[in-house]
Amino acid sequence: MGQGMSKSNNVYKDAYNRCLRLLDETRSLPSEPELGTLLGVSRTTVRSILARMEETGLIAWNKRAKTVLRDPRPDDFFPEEETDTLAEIIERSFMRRLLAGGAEAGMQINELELAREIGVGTTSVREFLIRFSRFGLIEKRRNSHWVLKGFTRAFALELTEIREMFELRSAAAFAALPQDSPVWADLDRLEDEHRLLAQEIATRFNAFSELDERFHRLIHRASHNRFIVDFYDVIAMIFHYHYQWNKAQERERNEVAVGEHLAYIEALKSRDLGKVDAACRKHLKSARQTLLTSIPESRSLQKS
Amino acid sequence: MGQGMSKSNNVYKDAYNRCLRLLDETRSLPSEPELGTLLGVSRTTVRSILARMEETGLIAWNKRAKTVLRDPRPDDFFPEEETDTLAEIIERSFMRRLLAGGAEAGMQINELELAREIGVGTTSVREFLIRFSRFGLIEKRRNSHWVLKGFTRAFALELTEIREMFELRSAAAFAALPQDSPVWADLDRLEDEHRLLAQEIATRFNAFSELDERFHRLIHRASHNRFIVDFYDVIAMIFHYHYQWNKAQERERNEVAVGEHLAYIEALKSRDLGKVDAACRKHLKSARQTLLTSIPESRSLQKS
DNA sequence: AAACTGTTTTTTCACGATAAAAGACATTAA
DNA sequence: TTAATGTCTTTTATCGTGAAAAAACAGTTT
Repeated sequence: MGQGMSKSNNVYKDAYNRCLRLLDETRSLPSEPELGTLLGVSRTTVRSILARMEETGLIAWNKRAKTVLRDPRPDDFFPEEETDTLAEIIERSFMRRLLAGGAEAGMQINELELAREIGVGTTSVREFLIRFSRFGLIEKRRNSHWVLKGFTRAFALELTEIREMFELRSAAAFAALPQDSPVWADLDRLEDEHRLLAQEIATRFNAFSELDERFHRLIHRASHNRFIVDFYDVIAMIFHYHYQWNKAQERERNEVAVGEHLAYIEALKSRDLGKVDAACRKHLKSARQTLLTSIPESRSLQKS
Repeated sequence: MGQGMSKSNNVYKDAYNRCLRLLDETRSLPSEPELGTLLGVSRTTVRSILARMEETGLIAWNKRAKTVLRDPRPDDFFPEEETDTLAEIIERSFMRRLLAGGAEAGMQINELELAREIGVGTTSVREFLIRFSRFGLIEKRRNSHWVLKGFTRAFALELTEIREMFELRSAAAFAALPQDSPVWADLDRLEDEHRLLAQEIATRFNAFSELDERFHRLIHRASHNRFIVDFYDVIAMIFHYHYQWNKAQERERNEVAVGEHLAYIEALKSRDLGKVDAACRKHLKSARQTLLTSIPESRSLQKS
């Protein structure tokens, strides 16, 4: 299956699914260009979607007249796994291998083997590795193989060192933003979400991960520095897999973190640089601790 | 020319040229594996080199007996331009376009067009752009084109902001290194080179660029942080092209910089953190100024 | 037995080709 | 005359392929 296939139509399938949800909500469909903007795809893809919706009897379609004929059913949707980007598929496979033990630092990475194992072309794997290399976990030997540097204690320390430097600076920049900046409204909204989550922490603690990312990205953006903003991708990636992998005391950890975020938000709103610095430091310290304790000892003994 | 070619043998040609120089110096050749390590290539390539040297009458070769028959002549060497990596070729072409005006921020980059213009495959261009994207000058639109963000004043400011943060920290770490660390010897050697250059600045001012990079990399390495060390690639790239492009008052600028470096080295050797901080700040400030003045006004008006 | 040379296998690098998706142009409806 | 639809062209994403280069294996020489 999937062999010899030049390119999967996951963009279409994903947009189709999202379009179904839209249909379910609004009971109508706008013009083709508008729908394209809404779904973030070209009109070419929009027309493929509409064509299929007509075929499956969801809508009647004649030029600009689009009539909804019936509600979308669960089986109208494409399976979730068919909507993933190749890059996502490769990343998942790669990270699974990397975290599922046996991935010792210094080990060499074989493009061809990876490609065969995942069932994709070598080009895609190469491109993935190049993109991934900026995370500092792998390194290329000139016209030869890639080397795994390992998810070690050293890595975590280096990562958090930069993170702390960047976030302290961003937080200070944030606090210095004028009162009429739209970020204060964003912050208020995030504060509400944090309070809500704090109340329902017992059942919704796993919603924290996503909130965490949005909160920190908002702060980093205040730096107005592309290198700082981009660096959050590294942190986000590591934390994304960290959250999936280290489930020990997740509820407690997240509860503490929500509290720290609220104090941090309070400090930002006070616009008192001393308070901001203290709150930021405190939160980052416990975030680092959490990350460090999740690194198995066997992995932390290796040389960088 | 070069059309339909699967892969150029630039590794072989470059190693061949270097091997000729070696032959010229040492008048003899070691064993195949040793030669491989020396040239940084595999034995397969070494054997191709030896085979050609035999063919062109440079050596007699029978198993481990390699006898030098004559001196290498200029026409034995492969032309310089045939020894470049594809990545280097693409980078040069791309940067020429980028710096040779007409490259307005917001402009879109077309992989196919670039590939055709340079005369290479699209894959190589794609891979180059992915690698290049970490420099913060271009950005990808999801399943669409790349966008040029432009070599603007904002870019220079963001770059130098991070550079200053990283280098101040690295310099402090450097000064705190134990007396028996090998870096102090490296620093002494660099100091000597700086003094030498200071004396001959009138004629050798263009040798500064390379010395500058080695000096700053030494300092950054003291951070023991891969993200800081890797970030120097961004700086090095920008300065590399900056030096090629902005020749105004090059001699004066470099003379000042050499002086600042010497003061900076002095401060490091004093191991007085206050002095280190001051000397580092001073140098970085003038480096930033140099970079900023080299950005044409027309480019600095654009929004980031 | 250690280090070399000879030979074979595997991997990386780069290309052209092709389907998916985007984008441009021409036409038509409001 | 603006904004949509219908059609055609270009570009991106991905693969298989083949040469260059690396790496592994086997046999020799010292």
